[in-house]
Amino acid sequence: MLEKTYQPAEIEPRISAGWEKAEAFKAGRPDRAGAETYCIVIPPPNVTGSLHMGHALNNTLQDVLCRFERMRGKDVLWQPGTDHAGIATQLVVSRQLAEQQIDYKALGREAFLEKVWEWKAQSGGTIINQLKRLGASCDWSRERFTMDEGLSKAVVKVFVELYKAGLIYKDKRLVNWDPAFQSAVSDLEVEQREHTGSYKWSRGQVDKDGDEVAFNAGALNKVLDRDPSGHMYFIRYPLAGVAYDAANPATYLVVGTTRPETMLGDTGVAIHPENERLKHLIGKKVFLPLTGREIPVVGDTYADPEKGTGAVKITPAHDFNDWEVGKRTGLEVINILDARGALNDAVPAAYRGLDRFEARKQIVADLEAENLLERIEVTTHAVPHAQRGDAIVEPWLTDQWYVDAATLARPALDAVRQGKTRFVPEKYAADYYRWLEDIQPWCISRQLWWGHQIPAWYGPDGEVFVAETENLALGAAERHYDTRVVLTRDEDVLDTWFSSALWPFSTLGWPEQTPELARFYPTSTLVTGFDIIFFWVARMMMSGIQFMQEVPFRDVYIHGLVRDEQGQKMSKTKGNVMDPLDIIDGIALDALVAKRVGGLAADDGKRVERLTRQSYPQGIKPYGTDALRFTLAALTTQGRDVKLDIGRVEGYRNFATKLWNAARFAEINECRRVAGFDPSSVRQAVNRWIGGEAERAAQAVTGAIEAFKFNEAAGAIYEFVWGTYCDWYLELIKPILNGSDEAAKVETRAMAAWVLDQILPLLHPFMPFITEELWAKTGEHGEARPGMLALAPWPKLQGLADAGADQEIGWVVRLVSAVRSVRSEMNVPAGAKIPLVLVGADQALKERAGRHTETLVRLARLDGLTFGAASPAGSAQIVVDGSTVALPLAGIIDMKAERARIVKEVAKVSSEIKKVTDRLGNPQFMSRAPEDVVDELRERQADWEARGRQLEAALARIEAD
RNA sequence: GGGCGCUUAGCUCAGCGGUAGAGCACUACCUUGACAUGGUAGGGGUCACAGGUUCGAUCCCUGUAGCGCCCACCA
Repeated sequence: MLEKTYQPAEIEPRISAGWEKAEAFKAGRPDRAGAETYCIVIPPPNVTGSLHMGHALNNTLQDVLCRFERMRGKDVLWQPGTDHAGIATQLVVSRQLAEQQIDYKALGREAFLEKVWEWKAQSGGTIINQLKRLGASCDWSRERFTMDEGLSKAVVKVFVELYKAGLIYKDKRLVNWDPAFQSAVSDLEVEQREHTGSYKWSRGQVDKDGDEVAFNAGALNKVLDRDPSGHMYFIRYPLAGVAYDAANPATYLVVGTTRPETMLGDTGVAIHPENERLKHLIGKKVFLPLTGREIPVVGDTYADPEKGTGAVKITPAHDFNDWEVGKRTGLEVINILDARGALNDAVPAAYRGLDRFEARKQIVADLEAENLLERIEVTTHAVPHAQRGDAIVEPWLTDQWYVDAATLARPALDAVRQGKTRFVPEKYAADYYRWLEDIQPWCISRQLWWGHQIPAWYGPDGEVFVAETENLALGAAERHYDTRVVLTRDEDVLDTWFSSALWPFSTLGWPEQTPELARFYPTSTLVTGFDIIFFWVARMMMSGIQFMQEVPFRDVYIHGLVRDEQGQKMSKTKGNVMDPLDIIDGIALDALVAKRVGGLAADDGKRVERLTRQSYPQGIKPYGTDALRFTLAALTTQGRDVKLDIGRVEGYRNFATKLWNAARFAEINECRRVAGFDPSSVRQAVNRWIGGEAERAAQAVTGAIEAFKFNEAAGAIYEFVWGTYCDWYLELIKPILNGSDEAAKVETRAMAAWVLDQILPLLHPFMPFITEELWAKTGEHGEARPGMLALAPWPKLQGLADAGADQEIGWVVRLVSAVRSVRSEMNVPAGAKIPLVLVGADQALKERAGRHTETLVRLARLDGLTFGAASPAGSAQIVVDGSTVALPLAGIIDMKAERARIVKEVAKVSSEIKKVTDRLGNPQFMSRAPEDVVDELRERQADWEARGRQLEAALARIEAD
């Protein structure tokens, strides 16, 4: 017996355990030995904590696909695992240590890594458990981690092979340097943020006494403290060999910069060769203030005569553009920063050791003191920040390892152009092309501890030996030096994405040639967010093609971001992060507030608390996993973000309850599965009708999932379950189930059970728990079913549609609805039973009515159904399918109101007739519109006109009294 | 600066060259033997704006406004 109410909290753990015990999701089950394969590799969550709503969406969609394909009989592998997430994880653990007053650097590399592994065990475990709670049908026996032994082997092999092929190399060039981590980061990990300053100063301005406004270093320092960016400083560089005269612009050259401190590293000034105003200076030298150096003025087209002063200071060591100019014009490169972003020994003693922003203030003050600062303007410019950790990033000259991405990108581009891999929605292919077509060398070395250490060793003279093991490197070194030497390993680790790029084949066992690799590569679908198309998707394409000679996946389904109910991106600092488990399990308001406010600054905390109390005055009720999953799927439309609306979750929880009660109804009425039951054999119109409806629903759901239209699939099954099965079918069969026609009863019970048996698998990809539970409890004779729904076949319905049954049941539905509508409008008490007369019914209609009398009586609350030649006096009259139905309500209803009701309807019908007739009378329309549109319009015209005649007659009947 | 997307009911969103939809919220009635986490009926939209194409535009095209995202860059 089913419990009276649906309790997700009770069901879900039990169902989960059942799946696990049966190893239901293990790939390569014996019963599918010859089956087509279907494989998804999970985007491995970072081991930085726990899963958020984005993961819930991502994994729900993957699970819908996997469960769907598994039920369709494919041999499904959903490969699970987690990512070590170098910078992010190192950051988390070092912060935790800092909270315990431990400096991770003092701990040393090995001890620190031990701590990180401890954290990984904890966080990784949490994540896997959360995935299981979401119902993810991964093959848990195959869980992988990017730093597993096998995956690390793959990383080393790829590195060595690319190195040997000349596609990985070490280079000294400018990188984006994070002075906080003291590590290089890739272009993609740098975020440009707009800064606008507020300070303006000009030497030329005079005050009311006619004196020059004094430069106030103290005031400027204050502004710079608060406002480090967003100013353009114009500096005078005196011409060499000419006495500087502030009053004579011919004695100096003005350059503008937003970063005055970099002037200490200037090695030239550039002017456009065709700059009429300034080109005469090319080839001359200028005096670089504060340094005692003289630097050349060079000609280069980079210096746009229209921008700034037309003359550009060139700092090759600290600006990507200047680096290029320096290379072209042969300028010296002077690195003035150390790894922490402080000035190094290359600058005058006064500035050594100063942080870059301190130095800026000092230099601006010193320039002003020498009368070389012309003015300061407010400007808006982009300042590069590290995506992780937020530090302002510096272009810095270092030795790093690079991948020749441009070479690898070519076949990756071709693969998508040739359709070997397809993006859904298609528009994302454009982003992919755009990025890969202009791809820069990929900096893969990171000065961190957590990650795959680079397999490169250095000899005493710095000679590099790249090899898969230290022994191999030693061997190579010995051959090189002709003697044994001591080698030192490169301390750096690889960019996290280097190992993620191998995920589709490294998790399948590569470099070993495993059976899984042969069977499941290339994988079928990749489901991920647009934010990592460059980071991950493109790189998997490159490495997959390079090492497997085949694209890693056929389809890439790109979904949007999950936003909060206001449409804001969820972030910890905004305090609007929604934990999927809070929706599943529910959470009290105070606990929710505490969770969101935790770790925020006092001001932010107060704001977040207020907003949270406003948005969730009742806290969050427990809705269960199925409701959350269904919501996410139903809100996922292609190419759009998901704004999570708790009201939708509640609505879909109610939907689960509805289904539960429908199953209870079936159980109570002894609607049990019948072995070998053939749905096309049923005789009752209502049963033939629901068979056709089930077929249409199954086709809609199947087609929508195949097309990655998750919202349509969810909508189709929702509508069928609630709108068709519960609202109509179950109501329509009640008279049969309570009646005396035993044959009809037997058939209907079997059919009701059969339809439920189609609903459960169709809904299972979206709501796996409740459907699995109901499946188990609805076996033949009410016994437990042996097999699992997760492994049951997907409904394949054909040939059940029956136009006659559709028409007949359609008439019943329309008649009932019309009667209910009139009753409500005429204020007939809900409990009152009223008579119904079919006016002028022909034999066919009489027979049809006869077949459904009990149903009509029950659903329309009638006290009888009779036939007549005309409407009785005092009737409310309605028109259904072209014939008049009278409800004799003399004394109950107000005939004036009834008359008004019909007049209103006549007006409506007339206007419709006019619209249709006008169009049919338009020769342009008639000659140019397609035939089927015209036919359909004619049919509509006939229907409206018939309806109009009936209504006129009804009106006449009223007037007659 | 370049590119992409969005604007439809009070809210969150579907949809679509041929009769504007859902969920929630709202109104009225209903504890009717599956379900009040429910039932029945209903109100509510000049589909952002302006042009154009078309027999016909909410849908296609162009432009405008507002919002959002991505990329590049401003010495």
